[in-house]
Amino acid sequence: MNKAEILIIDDEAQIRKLLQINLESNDYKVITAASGHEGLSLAANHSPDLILLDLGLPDISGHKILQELRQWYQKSIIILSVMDNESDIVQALDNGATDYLTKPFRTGELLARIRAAIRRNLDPDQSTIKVYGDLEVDFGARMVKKNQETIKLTQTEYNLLVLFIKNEGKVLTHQFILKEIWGYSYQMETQYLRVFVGTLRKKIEDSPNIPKHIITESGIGYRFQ
Amino acid sequence: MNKAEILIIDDEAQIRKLLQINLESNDYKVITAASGHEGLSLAANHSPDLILLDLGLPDISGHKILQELRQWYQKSIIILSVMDNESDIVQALDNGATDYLTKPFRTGELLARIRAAIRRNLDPDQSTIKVYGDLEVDFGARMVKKNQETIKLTQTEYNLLVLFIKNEGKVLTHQFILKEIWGYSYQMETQYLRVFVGTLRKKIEDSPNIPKHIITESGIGYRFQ
DNA sequence: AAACATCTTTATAAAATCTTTATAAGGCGA
DNA sequence: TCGCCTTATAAAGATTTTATAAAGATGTTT
Repeated sequence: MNKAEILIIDDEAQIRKLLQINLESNDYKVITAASGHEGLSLAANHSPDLILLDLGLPDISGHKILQELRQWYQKSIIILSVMDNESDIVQALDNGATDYLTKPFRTGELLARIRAAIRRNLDPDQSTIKVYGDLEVDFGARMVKKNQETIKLTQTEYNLLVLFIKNEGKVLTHQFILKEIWGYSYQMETQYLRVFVGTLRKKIEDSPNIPKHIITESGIGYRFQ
Repeated sequence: MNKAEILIIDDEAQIRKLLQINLESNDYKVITAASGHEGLSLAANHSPDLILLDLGLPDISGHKILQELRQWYQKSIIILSVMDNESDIVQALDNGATDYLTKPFRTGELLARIRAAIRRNLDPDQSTIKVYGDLEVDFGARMVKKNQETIKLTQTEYNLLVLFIKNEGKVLTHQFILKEIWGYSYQMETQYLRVFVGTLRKKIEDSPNIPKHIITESGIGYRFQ
């Protein structure tokens, strides 16, 4: 089995070095970034198995980076944060962070959490293919086909579709969907959702105005079937 | 299984005796009270599975007793009332009575209602799916099926159905339903309720004009079964 | 910088739902 | 049977919710 690759995004050289040594001696492959921009770029190019993200970066706020990453990055992101910053942590978790650690942290705990987070990556969902009539979704390859033809979905559209599929048959409220896809603070932005459901329908439905898959539950939300 | 214990609170010795004989021959354990005070005391000491309460007691008004009991007593209370006292019945139901019977009553009906009321006791129900013959309600998914087919309910219709199910077998007054679904200030809008019961029946009943589930209790309200 | 893709807002049309009114139908006692 | 009261049903009007297009904003790629 290949080594798992971990990306560290932290501006303090000392911590980067410490983490790198520890992780490499535990048989992980490590790449490091000293700034938010560099981190985003490395993440995009390497698509690592896990990202360790420091919230207090000089160039871009850690929250912003997290949001950017979560537009397309499905795997685990562990947040590193200074002690005493509970609201930061809550916000980060709401934005899709997998876990968090407060500095200073013990190495053993870090390693345990990393193992758990990487294990979670291999979720069965991620490697299966699901078929709904004319629709076929390959989670592993992040590909969607309709009538055998590959269709192109943007990140948000794909995330939305995955959320629907994970909750097949269930009525999802607007607020729940918004919270899951855009994060806690977007719960009121129902119009976003309408727009994206619209574009998604155009791509996956035969007749977007008579949808078979994404059903509107007026006053409540949507249901996938 | 243990015998269910029933407390009868009624000042007429004749009725007490009649009820006691009937109930005991149907395998219930019976205790009786001839006055309101005695009834409250016995209820507190025995915590019976069901209480039959006559509204016309000499020492304390039946309504007062009902209120006292409902401060701590969670199980079923069936009201016994003389005919021709509709407003009494409505008031009692609004105060938390489970059901009512007008005197004189037929024994078969009494026994049926007692069975239903005791069944309700053991049904605080946490399960997410409920089935009533051809009707199936999945609270988790917020979905209703009739003969295996998903049917679409509007918010208000669904809320109404959930309220009925939560109070299965119990007569709900118009005012109670209106207060629960539309809020306190809508208690007079009985016509709303008629319209929505109408649409709900059309969706969940086989023959909306001969309803099996939502039963009209004329002058009082509705009952779900 | 220009071209492109995507996300976010705004505007407006269309659909669904709720509320209100009108009228029919049923039950019950006089 | 008639009149009265309650309930049921239909349908018009009002309001809310949803769908869709399109313009503006942002960021990325070439």
